[in-house]
Amino acid sequence: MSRVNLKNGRSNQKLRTRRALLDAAHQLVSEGHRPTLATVAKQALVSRATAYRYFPNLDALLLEVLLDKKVATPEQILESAEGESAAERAALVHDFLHELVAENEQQFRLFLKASMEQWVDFSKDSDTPLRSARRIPMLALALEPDRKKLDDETFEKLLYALSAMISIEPFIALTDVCQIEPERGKEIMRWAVKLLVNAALQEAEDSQTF
Amino acid sequence: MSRVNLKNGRSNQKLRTRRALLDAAHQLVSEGHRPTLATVAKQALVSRATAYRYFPNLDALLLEVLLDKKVATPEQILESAEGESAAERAALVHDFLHELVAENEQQFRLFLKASMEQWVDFSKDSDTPLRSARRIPMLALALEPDRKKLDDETFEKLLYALSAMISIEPFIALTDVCQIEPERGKEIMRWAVKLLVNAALQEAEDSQTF
DNA sequence: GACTTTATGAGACACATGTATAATCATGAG
DNA sequence: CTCATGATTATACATGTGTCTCATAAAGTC
Repeated sequence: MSRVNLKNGRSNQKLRTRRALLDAAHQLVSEGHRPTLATVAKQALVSRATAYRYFPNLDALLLEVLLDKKVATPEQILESAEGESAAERAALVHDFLHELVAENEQQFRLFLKASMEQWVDFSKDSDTPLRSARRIPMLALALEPDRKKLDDETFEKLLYALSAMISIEPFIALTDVCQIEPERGKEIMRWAVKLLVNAALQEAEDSQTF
Repeated sequence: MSRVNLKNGRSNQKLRTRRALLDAAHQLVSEGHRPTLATVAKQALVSRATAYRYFPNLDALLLEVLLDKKVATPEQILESAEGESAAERAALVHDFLHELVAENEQQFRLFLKASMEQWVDFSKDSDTPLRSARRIPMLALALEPDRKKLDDETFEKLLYALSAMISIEPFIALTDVCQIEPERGKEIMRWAVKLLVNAALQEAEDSQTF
């Protein structure tokens, strides 16, 4: 046990060890397999015991590989969509996340799997928040141009509905259940996202003309 | 090895063994934990070796617990929605599946987890289809009343988009990512489903008036 | 250089999964 | 009832996970 503290002395050595583990894991995962912890440790030229000193378990390590990649901020993603409609901007967020998922499908599946595990077996240490909600601020920013046209209740419903129509979960549904190619899935959900945003705006408009 | 054949002689004994395993697993799972195969076998008064003769692995057993429940046919779900609109009928399918998921959340999560595992580690025996697409025929039947108003392309997109907005995947997204209560999630996705169906119909109508 | 600190390695341990085999025991046919 | 079939058990095995302990070696301090 006795986890390592990255901040205290000898931090370079520790950062190097951590990096070696993440790099080794990244390489093995990107080869398509799910490596064992022993394999990762061996590839990183580190002992198994040490690997467990840096990550509480294998899933956490594999998870960290995904989170390790830095993701663009909502502002960066939407900076080129200045004058676009809310629908198109939401569709752009969808495109961005769809591509991110498609390019890192293995890791996202591991991520989702780990997420399921935590709930099912809640005897494990639940100190990790696990699922952050990066898509929500992205979508909120995308809808900003037409924010005032929507009452709070409709805005919230739209925001959350879009959250469920974007990123890994719909990707899985379309790929595994519907057996659709990722490209086609992207096309379909882009269409649905735009349609829903516009329909919500239309609905709001209609209800105001009393 | 040498899996058991339920159909040949001595079928009662075999069906009883199978039932005992499923019942034991069901009870343990519904207590909230993820049981080990040894635990299930013990509870079922069956040896571990026998359990492996009935199910290729633990996940398959746990999965079978969920699939074991008989689900109503699409016709049964929609029989009371004879004169309703396609949007309302789609919303009813959503309601049905949402409740099914909410009432069996643990099993559905195990299901999704197993589904992830298979993809990640494709060295495992992939003879099991795993994810059947029960939601698609349900939705297709729901849209039937207005089927003729949609061209094939729009119908397919709508069908698949709805498939991604229904059942376990959006449930997970709303619960884990958005941190919403299941009841609120149901309300939100019902709203989105209806809105999307109506918007698709509207779109088709508009494009026909040339 | 000597000393303390501590990251690391080597290895044992308990437990779970999944496979394989020989010994039993129950079922159903004659 | 007798007996062959085959379902079941007990058991050993190989492998993976995660924990723990102790020895070692490298870093930083005096």
